[in-house]
Amino acid sequence: MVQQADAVRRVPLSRDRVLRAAVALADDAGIESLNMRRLAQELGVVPMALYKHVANKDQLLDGMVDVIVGEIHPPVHGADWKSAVRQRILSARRALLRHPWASRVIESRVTPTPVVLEYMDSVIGMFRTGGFSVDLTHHVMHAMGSRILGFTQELFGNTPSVDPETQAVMLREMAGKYPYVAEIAIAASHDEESVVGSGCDDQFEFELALDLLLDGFERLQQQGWTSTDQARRGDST
Amino acid sequence: MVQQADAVRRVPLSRDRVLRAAVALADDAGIESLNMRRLAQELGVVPMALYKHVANKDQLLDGMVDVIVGEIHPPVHGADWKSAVRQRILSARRALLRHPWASRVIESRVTPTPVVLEYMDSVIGMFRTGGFSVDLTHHVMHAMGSRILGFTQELFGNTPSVDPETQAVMLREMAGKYPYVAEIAIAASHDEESVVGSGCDDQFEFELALDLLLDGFERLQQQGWTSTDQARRGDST
DNA sequence: AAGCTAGGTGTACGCCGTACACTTGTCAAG
DNA sequence: CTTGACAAGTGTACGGCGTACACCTAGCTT
Repeated sequence: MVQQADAVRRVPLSRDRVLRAAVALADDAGIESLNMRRLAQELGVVPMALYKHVANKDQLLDGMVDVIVGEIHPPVHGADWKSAVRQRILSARRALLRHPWASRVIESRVTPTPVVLEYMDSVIGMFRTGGFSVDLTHHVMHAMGSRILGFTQELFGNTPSVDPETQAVMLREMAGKYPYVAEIAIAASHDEESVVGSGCDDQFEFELALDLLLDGFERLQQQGWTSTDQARRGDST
Repeated sequence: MVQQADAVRRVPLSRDRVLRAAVALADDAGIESLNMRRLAQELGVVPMALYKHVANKDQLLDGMVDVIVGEIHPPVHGADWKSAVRQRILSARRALLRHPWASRVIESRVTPTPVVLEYMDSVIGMFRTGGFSVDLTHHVMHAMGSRILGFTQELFGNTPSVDPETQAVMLREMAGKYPYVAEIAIAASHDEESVVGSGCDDQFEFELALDLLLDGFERLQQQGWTSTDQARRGDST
């Protein structure tokens, strides 16, 4: 009887259930209240039970990020690159707004998960199929940076102490799953030898984005832009 | 004798010495190794001694940010707004590059310190004296966001549960020290009532910055831009 | 000489992530 | 029907963290 009651009440744990509970807890109580003990309690389970489904707290956070990235709408078809990118990014933003803790967590992750990589690949693909060169797309992605995408920030940045051979193997492997990401990674590493390792000249990227914005500001100022010029798109799909 | 030796070896602690030691420790051992015990040990002192000079760890981090912001070069005079802003921001970036932990810490702070506010005010002032309207400057600052300045992100964003009266008093007080910041804050709060509280339409700001960048990318793509087009400014003042 | 005070000390508490050894529930093979 | 292997959940415990709080002490003021 007791066993039956237990059997009824106890939905078995699973990685998925743990992640969803963690997201819900972070949404409700704030990310600072998310700890293994509290999460376990929320699931009616002892803290250490969680470790049968996630390796540690970092992997838990990675999984939570994947849940949020999974909420981003898939790309729309049949639109020009610009509005397709725009819609996708605004969808990503909506996902982040729904979970205010998410951007901070995303920024704190050290390596992108496959889910994140797939999202990246798809956004890069929009530029590529929209007629952008690999080179330009590469720098565009840097210019977007974490601000617009919600994350990314140094994707190929620092993978130090990996011999070129293994790196090449990993790259080839990646090319199957994330062709657009790989394309850019290859271009970047072939790019120039002045930069050590996985060559992205971070300073160059920074200045490019800065100058793009400054030029844009100048244009706005010269044409007497005011914020009431344009109807503020309220819902903006 | 012992007392003398002690007196000789023991440079008395001070808030400043604590902050410098903390910055040095974060530089050397990484921000994740910075904790009160370790920092105290580095200063040859017992952990609790630190609390006579900083209220808690959060204030310690605030102080460390102030040290870093203090490293940013003062504004140059006699240059057009664009290159003045550019130089200032690149100087801020250099400071952040010198202390890789700093951007993460800055982003984690909840309220800007006076030192940070002063930096903000001075950058805003560059746009204003460069002929930018309050309105445009406001949105420009949002567009820059944390990516370019290294921080800022929601300066007037969320000060909930403060009655308008106190808010007005605080604003007037601020206007003395940070006139440009106040100017924008006032404009923003008068702006529209559709937005509750301290009205910055975050969605509008986000889309403005996004569209500025997308338009810039489009222009680059149409004119066949490649990254080798321009000499990469290596040292860049 | 008396006593106040700023600065440094020592102990202790509660919260955190998680290692490790254990029990238990489930199901396949004998 | 028994057995035993394996996956899932438990319990205890440890070390690291921030910091409250009571204490000591050197040096200055009166």
